[in-house]
Amino acid sequence: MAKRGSYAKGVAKREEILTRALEVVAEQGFRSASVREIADAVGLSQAGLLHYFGTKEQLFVEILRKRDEVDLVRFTHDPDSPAFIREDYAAVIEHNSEVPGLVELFSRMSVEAADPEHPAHDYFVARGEAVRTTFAEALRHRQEAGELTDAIDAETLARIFQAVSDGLQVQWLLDRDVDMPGAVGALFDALASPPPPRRP
Amino acid sequence: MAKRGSYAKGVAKREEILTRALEVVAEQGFRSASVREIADAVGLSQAGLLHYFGTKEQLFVEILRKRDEVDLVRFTHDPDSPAFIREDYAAVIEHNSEVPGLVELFSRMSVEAADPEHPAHDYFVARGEAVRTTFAEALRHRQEAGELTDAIDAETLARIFQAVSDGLQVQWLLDRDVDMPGAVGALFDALASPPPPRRP
DNA sequence: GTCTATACCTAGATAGAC
DNA sequence: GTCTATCTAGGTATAGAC
Repeated sequence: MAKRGSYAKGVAKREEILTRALEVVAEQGFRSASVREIADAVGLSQAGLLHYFGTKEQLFVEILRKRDEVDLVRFTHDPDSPAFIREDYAAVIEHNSEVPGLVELFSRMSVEAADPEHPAHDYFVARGEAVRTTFAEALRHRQEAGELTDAIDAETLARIFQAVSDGLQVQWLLDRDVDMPGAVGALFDALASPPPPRRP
Repeated sequence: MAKRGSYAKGVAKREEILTRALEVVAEQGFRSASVREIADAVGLSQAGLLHYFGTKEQLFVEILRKRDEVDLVRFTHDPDSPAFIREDYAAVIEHNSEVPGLVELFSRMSVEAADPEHPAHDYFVARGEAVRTTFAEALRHRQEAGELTDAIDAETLARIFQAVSDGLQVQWLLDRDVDMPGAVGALFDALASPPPPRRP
């Protein structure tokens, strides 16, 4: 029997809102990032929307979480395959250029969340760690296979790749002609060889 | 004879305000980035400050310009020397970790300025181009000297280094333990060798 | 040139009807 | 659960006195 005040329904509605919000932000950007605009877009009043998410920041973090969730199943294949880091990563970056609003939301919030008191702070810290861990592992495999320089440790390299992709996003927001996948691919290639003998 | 309404004085005062604002933001951060806070800090009323700068955005762009100006004379040595890119760049990054407020201001505004209508848009576009041009030239010299891989062209590499430093700043804002100069140095080292022979 | 005071706006949060 | 209406806060910009 359904619970009193059945709140499975509330959860489902939340998910529905998030999915819709994700589409809207992706397509139309998020302009001034007001709750009201998201509310209009998902077909609710501002108060109606806040009923589900409490505060503005919580709403936006949830949108980013939902994005991660969707991207994860969409883009993650076998982390052990050689294609994982090179191709899947490129695919994510390529995909990002189709969702400028999400890139903007992400970039903006990641700076605002610098303050430890910010409601999104923990999200960004945890996400960063997760990303770097996954990356480092995949990179280490490539190093062990001799396909990637070991002149630099996998953890640092993971951090660098994270920085490159975040930094390129900012450049790209400023100028949509910036070729994000091209730049990342080029870096990857440049690092793809083992270090040379001291003197050939 | 001094001009009527002598405005050399106004310019001097502007400079004075900017210099002071730079110090204040560098040291104390810029919290919520309101005009009032800067005004308090430089010892003017909010209205008094806007008398000099017109709008909030203009004020903030001017602060960033002033920062560039100061850093330029402070950190730029001979662009032809081998130390230029490796050491001077590291010095700038090292210095940045002593001025968190400026890093935050810069990072935040660079995202907000994505909109072509934003008053700081042109500043960021021009600055990015200038940075990359300077970098690319220095990197090309290193390549020609055989000290840096030429598996990747200098322009792309310049873009990547820009992305790395912007991206690391965001990571560092989130977690002050991040070693920015260390990561950049490691990347530089990893790229420091020419590509190896096909099979040793 | 600088201040005080205030107008005005935007936006998030809340109360209460339905 | 959702809306309308309203409250409140905070911030920029401006008017006008000194």
